[in-house]
Amino acid sequence: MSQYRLVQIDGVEIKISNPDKLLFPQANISKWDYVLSCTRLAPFLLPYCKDRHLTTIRYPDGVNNESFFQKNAPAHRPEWVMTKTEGDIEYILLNNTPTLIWLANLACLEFHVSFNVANNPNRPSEVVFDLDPSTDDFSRVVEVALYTREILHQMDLDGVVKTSGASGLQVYVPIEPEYCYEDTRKVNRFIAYYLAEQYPDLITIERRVQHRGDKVYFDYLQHWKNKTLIAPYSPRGKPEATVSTPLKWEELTPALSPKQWTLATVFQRLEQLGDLFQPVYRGPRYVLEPILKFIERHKL
DNA sequence: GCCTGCC
DNA sequence: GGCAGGCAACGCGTG
DNA sequence: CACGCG
Ligand SMILES: [Mn+2]
Ligand SMILES: [Mn+2]
Repeated sequence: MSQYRLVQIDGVEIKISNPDKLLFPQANISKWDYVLSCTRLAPFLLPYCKDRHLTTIRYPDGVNNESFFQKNAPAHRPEWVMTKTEGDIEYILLNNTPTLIWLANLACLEFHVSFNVANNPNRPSEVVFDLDPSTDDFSRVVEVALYTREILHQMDLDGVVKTSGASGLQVYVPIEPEYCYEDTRKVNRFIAYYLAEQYPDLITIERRVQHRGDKVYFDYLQHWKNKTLIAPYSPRGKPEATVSTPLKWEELTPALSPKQWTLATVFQRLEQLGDLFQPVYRGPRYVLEPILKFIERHKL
């Protein structure tokens, strides 16, 4: 006696199996709750994901049970799911709400996307700084994000900061999508080395986890072709149902908690503040020639 | 979660 | 009819 | 070249 509900969205019908199954037992969120949450998240989550390669993480039996990554679009999928083949992978494009709801029914709880859009390979649309704490002291990564913004300001750049929904923060600097990853790597590496040198007790660029101590890892290696990062407004497969949430810079205080924004709390925030990621779509897109020339001149 | 192949 | 298996697996930086 | 990492 398989139980299901049908949902109509944007002119298509999607079957939701086992709507009462608890995907987030600790947060008391059922699959049906999750589907409803995804429809509300869609206006915020979809814009960044549009036309980017998707890697999703599925938890068919909820966050406390086994999960697996999925990149390839399953063979038996609705005809309205858009895909893009690169190499031997046919990527799903998370381009519309029905696709999101279809994925929600498959228990996709995390949506990770590429740094470049599919039809502009090798040309990232932002420089992204991935800040990974080594401890649960969130105030340290908050501090690093603020220092990162300081140096961005010194170069007449600015960015948007978001929680990862796990333990870290990420800073997005929109750029003209005409620079290769080798060039954005130079910028990311330069800032990483500079900040690690300036704040040696706080920041490390050490690749070996064992050698990082309690320092924040400035992960300048994450921003690269075929790598992904959790999308803004993506939920996470965590017991608390955290959401990767864009923030106002003024919110970066030592009191900020990484678990503050969840499927239970984020919607009130979105109604009050709207989409804080908007500057990445509508704001200035920076050019990198000045900083690239500076790095070149100083042989860094 | 769902499909496929195999017993 | 029922069960097991697949669903990403590699590129890259550093020692 | 062999790893550790994400
Ligand atoms: Mn991270
Ligand atoms: Mn990282």
